[in-house]
Amino acid sequence: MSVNSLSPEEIAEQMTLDHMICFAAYSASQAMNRFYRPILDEMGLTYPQFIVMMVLWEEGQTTMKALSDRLILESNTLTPLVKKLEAAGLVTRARNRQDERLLDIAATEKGMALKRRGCMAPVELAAATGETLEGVIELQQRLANLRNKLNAKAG
Amino acid sequence: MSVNSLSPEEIAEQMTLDHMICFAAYSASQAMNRFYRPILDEMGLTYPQFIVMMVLWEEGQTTMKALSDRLILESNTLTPLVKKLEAAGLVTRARNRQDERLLDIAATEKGMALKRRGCMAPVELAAATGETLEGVIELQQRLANLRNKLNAKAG
DNA sequence: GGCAATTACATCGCATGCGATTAGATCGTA
DNA sequence: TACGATCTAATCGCATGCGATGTAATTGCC
Repeated sequence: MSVNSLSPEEIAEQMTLDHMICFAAYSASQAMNRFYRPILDEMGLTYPQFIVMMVLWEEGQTTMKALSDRLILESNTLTPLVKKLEAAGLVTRARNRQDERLLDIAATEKGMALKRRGCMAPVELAAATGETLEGVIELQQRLANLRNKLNAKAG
Repeated sequence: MSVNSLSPEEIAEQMTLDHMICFAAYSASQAMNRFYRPILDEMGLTYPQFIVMMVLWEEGQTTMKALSDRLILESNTLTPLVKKLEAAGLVTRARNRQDERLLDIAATEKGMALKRRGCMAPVELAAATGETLEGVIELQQRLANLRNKLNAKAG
């Protein structure tokens, strides 16, 4: 029987953990995080620190505000995280001269030096899944699309 | 040009945050968590507590070991979490009589009473994405498949 | 120009995740 | 049957996420 012929209540009645997209995303995200850990440990990065560096490897320089928008993380998460990157000598933090509310974040040479190794990690993950790169890309796009729709509702 | 014609190094060179399946899963998971929060707040649950309750709504009773396997979470995460559910009167914790190493977890009546509301949440999320239920189900299955392959590698 | 509203970042508190370690129960095997 | 290996929970420490709140800079509107 097609799920379309069921009411929301009937669907809810049959809902189990293994049918939930939220748990699939949650557990897949954690599985990928575990896959990365040995690689990121070598670089002295955690996963959230890694995605901050990804933005900086791409942009060279940014602001807390732009980081916050891009990573969909608030300052209460990013501030201590970026301070740790600064303490590790991977980024610099400085107030923007035009608008003192903004905090400029830039990768140091030491930070940029990690780019080559870091950018290989997602490629290795894709290979480890045994899927074609096209398949992974399609999955990535559909997930991003779903996320954007949810964030549009909330934001 | 097809990505198949590129070497891993060439792919890594072009890698950006928006092409990474890990960030798509990470940010989508967080977006779903945010979607659930108002609903779960009403029930006094956090998301990890919610998925523990999902297992109990399905099984009625389980053990820490089985919960750990099912949710792919270690005891260092589950122990304090389940203790909070116990303190809230939603579950009971007791040593297994046959094997004292195991801890039996069972939903109380109060815990089971939340099932109807809780099981609607994933249905509401699917509706909010604007996708067909079939589309969401397919996405869920592909994510779970990817996760399982990664976890199989890790052991 | 003056001042309330808005914006950007920071701080605090609580709840995960997880590596490392410990304690107690059970298993396997000589 | 003794006893080391294994298994299951629990504890500790550190790093996120995020709601609530605070503070300083900027904007907007009269």
